[in-house]
Amino acid sequence: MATLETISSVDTSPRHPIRLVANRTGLTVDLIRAWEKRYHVVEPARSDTKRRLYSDYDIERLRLIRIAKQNGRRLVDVAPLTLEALRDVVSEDSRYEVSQDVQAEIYRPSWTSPLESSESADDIDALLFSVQTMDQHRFDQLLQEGLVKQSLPAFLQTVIGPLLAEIGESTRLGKMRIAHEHMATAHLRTFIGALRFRETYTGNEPKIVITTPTGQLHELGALMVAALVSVDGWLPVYLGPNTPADEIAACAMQSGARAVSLSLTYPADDPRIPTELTRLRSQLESKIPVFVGGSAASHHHELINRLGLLSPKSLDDLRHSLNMLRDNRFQGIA
Amino acid sequence: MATLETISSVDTSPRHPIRLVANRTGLTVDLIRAWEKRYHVVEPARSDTKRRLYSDYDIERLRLIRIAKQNGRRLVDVAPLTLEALRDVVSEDSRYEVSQDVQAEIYRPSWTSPLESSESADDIDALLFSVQTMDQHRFDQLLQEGLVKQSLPAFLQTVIGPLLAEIGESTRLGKMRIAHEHMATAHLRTFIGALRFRETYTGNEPKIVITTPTGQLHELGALMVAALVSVDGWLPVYLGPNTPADEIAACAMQSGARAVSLSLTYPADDPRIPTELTRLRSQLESKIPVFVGGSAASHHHELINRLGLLSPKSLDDLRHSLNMLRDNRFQGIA
DNA sequence: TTTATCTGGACAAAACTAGGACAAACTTGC
DNA sequence: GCAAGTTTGTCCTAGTTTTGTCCAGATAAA
Repeated sequence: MATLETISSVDTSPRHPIRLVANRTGLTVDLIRAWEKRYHVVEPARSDTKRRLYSDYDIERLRLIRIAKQNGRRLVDVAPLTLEALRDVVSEDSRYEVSQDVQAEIYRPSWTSPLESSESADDIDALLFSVQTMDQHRFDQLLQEGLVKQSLPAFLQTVIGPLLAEIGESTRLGKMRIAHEHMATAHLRTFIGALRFRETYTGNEPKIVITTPTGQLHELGALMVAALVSVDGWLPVYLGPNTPADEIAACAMQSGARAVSLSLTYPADDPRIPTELTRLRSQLESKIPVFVGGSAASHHHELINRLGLLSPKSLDDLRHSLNMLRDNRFQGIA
Repeated sequence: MATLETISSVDTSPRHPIRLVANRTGLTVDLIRAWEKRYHVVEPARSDTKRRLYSDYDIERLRLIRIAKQNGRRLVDVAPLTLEALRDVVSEDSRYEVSQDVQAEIYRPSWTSPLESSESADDIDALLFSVQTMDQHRFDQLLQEGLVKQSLPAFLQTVIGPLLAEIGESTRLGKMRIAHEHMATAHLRTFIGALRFRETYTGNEPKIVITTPTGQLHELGALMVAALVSVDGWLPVYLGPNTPADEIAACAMQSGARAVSLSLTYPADDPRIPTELTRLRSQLESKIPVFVGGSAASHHHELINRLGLLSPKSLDDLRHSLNMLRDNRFQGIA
């Protein structure tokens, strides 16, 4: 099997510094050292000034160990395993555990009130039913109809947001299949994406860069924001999910954007978030405000304040701030 | 490919003053000199009065070194590298940096001929240019126009496929920014997704489940297939990327699908692929054919044959097989 | 004259290292 | 079901290396 051969022959020459290892594995620098100290998980070579130098082999082991841990394995048990044994363990787990990592999108908007009006609740029930029966056509139809009944912002806030939360919760509890969730997510991606084209384009709109930072793979929150702000006369520069901070900054500069909006959802405690937010703020002109929303934004409350980022309480709050900014009446943070 | 050539064939004639270099690279003047002093990162030519004169080559190297540093590389390690080596390092990092789960979509369709007709090549150039200038509106406009000029299948095969390959390659080589790639991917996701709604729906169409298996996060290939088959009277049950085998099987059963189509692109050698494909085949009724496409399908040639899966050579091949299947003239594998 | 760049060196911030402390989460034994 | 022990992630201190910034005095360009 040619494919497997290429995998197992991993470079063992030491060359990567610890920071890069942290970036690639998603572990923190501290944690990598702690694992080495306690269980000799990896014993990297050293430079002539005692800096650790890791090989590709080491990185791959760490990556697998992290996954094994996420699957519920104990560090003591997996630490001594060879790369091959680790692969076996991980692939066996992933069979049962449904690799909880990147599943479909589970978006719980921080700004959605848990109590929907009963009218919207009916709509949501109907949508959920069409998902469970895999009736795609009905699902799309209900979305279209729902949009006619109320304004786009209201629709996003009272229907789409709660719907996503409900689907996520149902899947987590096993009431709904992952396949259903995937189908719904894919259709919503298409549906919300298409909303942006409804707006007229004059070329004079102020621009706003919208994306999620590195490690955040769920894009529906960001896409909702993109659809929303285009209603108020902004031109979203939408970059999809998982964009490194320097790229966001570079993009904002090149496009001449007036603002940046990020969405944080899952994983809420990704160690890359502080680094990325800090880097973004430092590379961006200070007059460009950065909005941080999504269910995980509250996890980083302190950081957000310290960096002078803005964390709108609701979609309306965000719209209000952007309207002020557009009309040059924006005062920045309080 | 006028736009890209100018960027890729890097000029080595010394002419830029240090200030300009600083502006272009985002480094400070002091830092550029410090790097030269300590690690001979670049050794610019001098004017007759000892002023530093940098070439485009130097600027490009500095830009890449800055990125490499942000990825966690040490200056000592990257300082002596050539431009080409640097590009490799940077692209390798940005590929793995985000742990297993990748940045934007790099899709290289296995079924796209490398030689496009010159007419399509112009279209692709125009599209690439609009990406690099971040002109979203123009990008969307060009996509719409391109679709009018030819049939959807032809458009996907001669324009979208090569465009994606070109964007992926340019980003890998550092000719294009990740932000550009992200923007293009996000817009294409929206554009291709919206294509499916153009078709009429009678409720009698045979269904086909379309997705990517666990670990495959790039969905554009699968989405292209979904758009394509809807032209021929199939109803795609589109599940987005990263669906576990059990879920695919369950979905095929619940929806009563007549076929399943998977797209494999990146990573090509994911160890989960053999497991997932085997499980899928065993859980699915044997009369339901499984098509496996995408650039990474060839990596699993042997496995695909052994399991009795189908690997169409081209998009036309896939369409042909599906037409046969729809009309009950399908013979299975040869 | 004013502004930009040069050299060399000083200094400070950031990142890394080693060792250890601590608390939360999880196990084990009763 | 509770207490004692273990595991594990995070944080702290103090010393070293690496890296970014700043300064002074000199020269060149605008």
